Amino acid sequence: MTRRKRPTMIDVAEHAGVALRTVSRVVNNDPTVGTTFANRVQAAITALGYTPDERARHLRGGRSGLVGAAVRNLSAGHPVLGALDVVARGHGLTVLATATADEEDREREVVLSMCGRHLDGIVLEPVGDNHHYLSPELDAGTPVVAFDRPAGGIMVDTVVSDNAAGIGTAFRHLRGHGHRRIAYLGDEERIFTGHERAAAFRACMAASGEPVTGLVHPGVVTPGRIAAALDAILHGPDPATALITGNAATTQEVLRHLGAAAATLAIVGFDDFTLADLLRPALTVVAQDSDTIGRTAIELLRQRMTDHTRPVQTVTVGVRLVVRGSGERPPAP
Amino acid sequence: MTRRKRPTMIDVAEHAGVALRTVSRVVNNDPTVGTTFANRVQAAITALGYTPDERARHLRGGRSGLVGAAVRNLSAGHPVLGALDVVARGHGLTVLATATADEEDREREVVLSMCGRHLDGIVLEPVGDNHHYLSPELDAGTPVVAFDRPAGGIMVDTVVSDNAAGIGTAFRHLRGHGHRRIAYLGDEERIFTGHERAAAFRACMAASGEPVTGLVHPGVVTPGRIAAALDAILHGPDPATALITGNAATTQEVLRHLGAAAATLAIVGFDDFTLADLLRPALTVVAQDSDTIGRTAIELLRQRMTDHTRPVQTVTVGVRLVVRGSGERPPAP
DNA sequence: TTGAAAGCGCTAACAT
DNA sequence: ATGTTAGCGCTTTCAA
Repeated sequence: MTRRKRPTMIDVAEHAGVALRTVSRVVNNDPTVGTTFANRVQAAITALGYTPDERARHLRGGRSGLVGAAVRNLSAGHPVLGALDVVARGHGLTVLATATADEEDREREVVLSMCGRHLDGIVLEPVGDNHHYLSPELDAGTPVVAFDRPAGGIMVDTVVSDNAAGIGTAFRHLRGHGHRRIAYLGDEERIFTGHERAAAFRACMAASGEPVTGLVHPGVVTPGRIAAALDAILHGPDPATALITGNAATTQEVLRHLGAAAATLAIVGFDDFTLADLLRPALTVVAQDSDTIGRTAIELLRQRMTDHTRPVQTVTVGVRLVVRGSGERPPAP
Repeated sequence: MTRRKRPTMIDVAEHAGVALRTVSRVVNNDPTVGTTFANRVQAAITALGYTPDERARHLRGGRSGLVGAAVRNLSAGHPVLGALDVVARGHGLTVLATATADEEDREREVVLSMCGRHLDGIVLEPVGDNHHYLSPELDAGTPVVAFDRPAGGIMVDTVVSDNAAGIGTAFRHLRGHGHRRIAYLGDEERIFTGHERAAAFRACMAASGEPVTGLVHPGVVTPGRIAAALDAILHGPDPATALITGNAATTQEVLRHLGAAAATLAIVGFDDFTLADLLRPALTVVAQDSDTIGRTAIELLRQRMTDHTRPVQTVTVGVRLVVRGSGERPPAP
């Protein structure tokens, strides 16, 4: 089969025996086109299998109806991305998602590529803390919203979870069940959420008058590091009786490593995940409100599309404790 | 802050005091540009914060380096999408993913939008069985690859899992552990994989000489339907002692509904999922090879980019049984 | 209501 | 090694 040249608007115009402008009108549903011509053009369009070139279409200006989403990962579940998509669709927008793979360079690359393609807006789950490369785009009026963590060095609308409140809730929950030696095991502190959660934990401990020595373990989420931290937490001179984990990956790795021993420790995880309810014991978690985060991000984006001069705002979305069993165990005697 | 007009190549050329063509050369890393001019242009680019307009850039032809992926869902985990992204990146391609929400109209809309934007290729997880709308694009040479299920009415390269072999393996595994009354609970048969798996199950039963009456339960994956099917399977006159579930969602819903009673039934699930190993008992599954599926899809796409005349091919990717405990239980006496 | 012509920002022949 | 000049496929003034 030989490759047929893609028909252009000119081909359609010739086929229909009308001017280029008329085809353009028909494609854009311009009501000022006579029925006769409109039909003739439509026939030509279907006959040739014409589809408009969206690149050229928007070269002159106008909305593309596309929103870019640069997120860390496409492989694991991403509830916020799902919410973004649903809400955006409700506004006639389509979300194009791409992965930053947690690499700053990659983020820059994909985000600039999106900007270059002149999407109507960009939702970003920022990696790193330097987003100066976006300044020219922001000046040019590209709407950008950051979520989960703030972007660095630029002023953009932002949606984050209330990490401190979440840690506080988890902490008080465990204290309420009699725990005094509570440990924290989470992400690296160079990551925004990792830092916020670890810092909030330290603040809780300080406020309750407990020493934190040997109880705060931020770091990379690798089996080795988690295993070492757990060993320090559980087999030290004054073992912890309860554990707060800083994200879903950490929680899962902890459970995997602990196996049956997980039943001897009270655990509250930050971040809910599918099947947390099917584990035994079922996992008590601090759940982020992904739907609200996604909806808010799209709302901020749309507001900025409408009004470039709006003051930049940061929205903090509440979290909630989901009690399922793992966090209600009293300290071992 | 007032909105600054986005600088164009012409602005850069004027600022640097060179011709437009020279700027174009610098942007495209053309080695035939003198160092002096190259530096002058680079300075102008950073000074103005210029970023090229990708739409115009590729209007003339050439690759955009973008691959569109239209998948059912962006919210749940999607290992194939992850694999697509990683492999594509290895070839200098960026994956833009968008959700079809399992709606045929939506699929058509997003796929045509991608075609209109002239991406280098499209990877599609087809919804429905009529994809004639893609014919003009295929004629025009847009590379398209379907995965997980075939596209309907068009000839495109396709990657699917070996569903029949997977069901066969699960079936023989359970038979090997002494089960005779084995039930199947899966997706609707109007869905390709739902049909393939149910049909393979029926074939296994027939080959082993067992009657299938009351044991095959395809249908929508809703809590109500699953509960009713389980009731029929477990509380009928001749209850099943083992169960094959047709996809991850069904498996999870079954476990959720059965609760502790899940421990009295041998279960093999089609599709692996995160945490299947952390459940008690851990879940024995037929795992699809997402990495190979993703890699093959990108390979087929790249081959077609190179040669439009290649004969269309369908690649069937093998599955493997992951033994974890839930499928090795003997039948209750 | 329809058409002719001028761009949109860029790349690619074709000079120089 | 650098500049000139046509377009790419479309939208958009501006005429008719």
